[in-house]
Amino acid sequence: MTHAGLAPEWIERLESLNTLGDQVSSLPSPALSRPHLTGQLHLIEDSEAAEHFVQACYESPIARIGIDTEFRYQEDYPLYRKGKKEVWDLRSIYPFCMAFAVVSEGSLLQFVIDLRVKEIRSAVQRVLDLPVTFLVHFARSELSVFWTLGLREPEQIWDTYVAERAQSLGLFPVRSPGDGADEGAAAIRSEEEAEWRREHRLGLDQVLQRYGLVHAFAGSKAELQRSFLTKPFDSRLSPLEIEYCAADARAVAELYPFQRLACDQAGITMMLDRVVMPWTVTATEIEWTGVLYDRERCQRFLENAQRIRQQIGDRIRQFGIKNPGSPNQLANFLQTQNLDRWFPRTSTGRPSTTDRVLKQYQHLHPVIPLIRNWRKVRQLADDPAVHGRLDASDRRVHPTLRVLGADTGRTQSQLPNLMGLGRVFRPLIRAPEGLGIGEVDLAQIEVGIAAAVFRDDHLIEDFNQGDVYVAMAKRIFRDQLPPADLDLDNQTFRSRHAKLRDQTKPLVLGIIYGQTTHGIARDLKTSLACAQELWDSFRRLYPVLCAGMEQARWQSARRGYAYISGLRRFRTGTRAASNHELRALGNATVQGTAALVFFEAGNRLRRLLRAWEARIILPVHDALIFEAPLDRLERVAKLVQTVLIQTVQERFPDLRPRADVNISHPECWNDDGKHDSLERFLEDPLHAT
DNA sequence: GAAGAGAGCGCC
DNA sequence: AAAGGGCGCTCTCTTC
Repeated sequence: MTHAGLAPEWIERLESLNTLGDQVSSLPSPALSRPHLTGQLHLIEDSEAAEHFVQACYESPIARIGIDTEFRYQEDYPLYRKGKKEVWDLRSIYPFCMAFAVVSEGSLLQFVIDLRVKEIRSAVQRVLDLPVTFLVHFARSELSVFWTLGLREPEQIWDTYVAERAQSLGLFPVRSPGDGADEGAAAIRSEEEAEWRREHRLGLDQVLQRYGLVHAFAGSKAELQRSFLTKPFDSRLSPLEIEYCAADARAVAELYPFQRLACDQAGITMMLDRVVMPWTVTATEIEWTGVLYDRERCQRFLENAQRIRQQIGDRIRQFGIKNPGSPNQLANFLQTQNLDRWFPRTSTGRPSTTDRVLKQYQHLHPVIPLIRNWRKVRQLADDPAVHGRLDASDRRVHPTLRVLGADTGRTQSQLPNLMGLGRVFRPLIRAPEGLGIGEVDLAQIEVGIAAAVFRDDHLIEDFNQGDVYVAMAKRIFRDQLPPADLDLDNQTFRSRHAKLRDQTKPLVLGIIYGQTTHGIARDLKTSLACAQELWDSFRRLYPVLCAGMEQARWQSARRGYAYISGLRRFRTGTRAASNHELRALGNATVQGTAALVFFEAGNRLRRLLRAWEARIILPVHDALIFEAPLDRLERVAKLVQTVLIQTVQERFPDLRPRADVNISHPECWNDDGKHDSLERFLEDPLHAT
């Protein structure tokens, strides 16, 4: 070898140069005639045609490019199906074709590329590398196809699905509070309607219809899409299939200017461009990465949980309760034993048996603690992810991250809902060989955001102390504390006055979310008078915040939407807002703004982590979980911490946020270093949680 | 037998 | 009359 003595990466580089040589030519080829290209659909199946495609794209002035892909999965069936919910193997995508609708000076160039022809993929890459806006409807499909083929995604992507969702935040609530009494049948009907519209209104055909545009395959869209799922791998693309693919690409390209105008009118374009669209790519990359479940641990857990459940269940049945999971049977039991006198009632009138209630009254009867235990153990019994049914072909689990899933703008996780995985169960997720899992979370960020958004200097000051609840407790309980203790550092104060500090937390969160004194009294287990006193002192200490939030709720109600930085959460009508709605509007500003800052940090880290061969595996509202090579874990954690803090400070320069790093047991995901929480849970389910 | 409502519990 | 916001998911129970 002539490369002797060279570093391996140089040898690799030289060799790749050699193979590139014949592709690189600096001589201009004859210019293409654009009029000749427009008005017809070009199917690209060989290298020569691909070169024409590239040339046309590079020599035309481009306004934007709409794209769409058609693909199927290696298997004919999903990994998992339950009711309407399906999970397909994200890592077994088999792409058929990709359509490009290139808008150039009012004319349209249309190409459909057969992606099964390997030699023309580099041509696709060159077009994707163009610094123009690419339009897609529901970017997950296109991004997954790019990454399956080893292609880089375009730099500028606008997802028409996400843009449409951004315009409807708040309009189709997932849960509406049970105040149906004053609305009657109309409310029920509109609720059903809302449900249906929430499900379907974001489909491309529905969206186009709302903008007065027509989709060429309006009626048969779903059917055609479905047909690709079982299309034989090597079969030719039919003219209909080619037309259909091109029609979707054309549709998003046509939709874009109208949709963008609508976003402008809603005042959300800037935030979409700057944060939400990049976050869509980031979230999709996180999905693509997925997480690794520890199969042995899952197995051990399921076996033990099953056994423990059986044992507790048997003891419960001795008291005459046949099904320990039945709230009805438990309520009946309590009623026949005359134990339910003090119990709060559910909306159906029977005694409520939530864990909080059961905990309060567990001394009344020995069956109550047993029930509590049984419920705890039941938790993950039928989780498809724990059973291994969601493992994709890369042996990892890829949750669905729904960007703007919540009406506040938050991202939601589905199948599995990894963000909602119980803290004690987190060690079910492990790091692959050679890598470690780390977590960095922004401490108490919503309090800081509330302080900054409403510009309450006192709260900002307290937040900047490092532990806002300690700083607050020192103020609220000033009269009860020895003067010297007011100077204690956070850690010491926290351990010495744990009770005061822990009282402050639900108090401030409650107040920010609009809790009443009744609720505070219930949560803190104090008298109403005492809660009122706490509430008053909070109001005296942070008058700017309290007044600001109060005003913002009313202004939002009158205006028709709450601001979420540059996004908006809309109201459904103009009638007087209920208390619940007022609270939701106020909350959206804080929760959503925190989410957007967090997205920005995630976007930066997506790129920054690449150099460290690290990657985000999960966002949890204010925490990022990542995998990194073990020998770099500490430095990567530091980077994540720095970026999270910096991003918050760029948006809110007055804040000095804190970000906590957890890398003490990188072999698995865990809550604050508790790597053996699962084993402890099995030993004593009630006390481990 | 499927589908939906309600309750309950998990997360932030 | 209840009494803090945002969610996903599973189970029970009821209904068609």
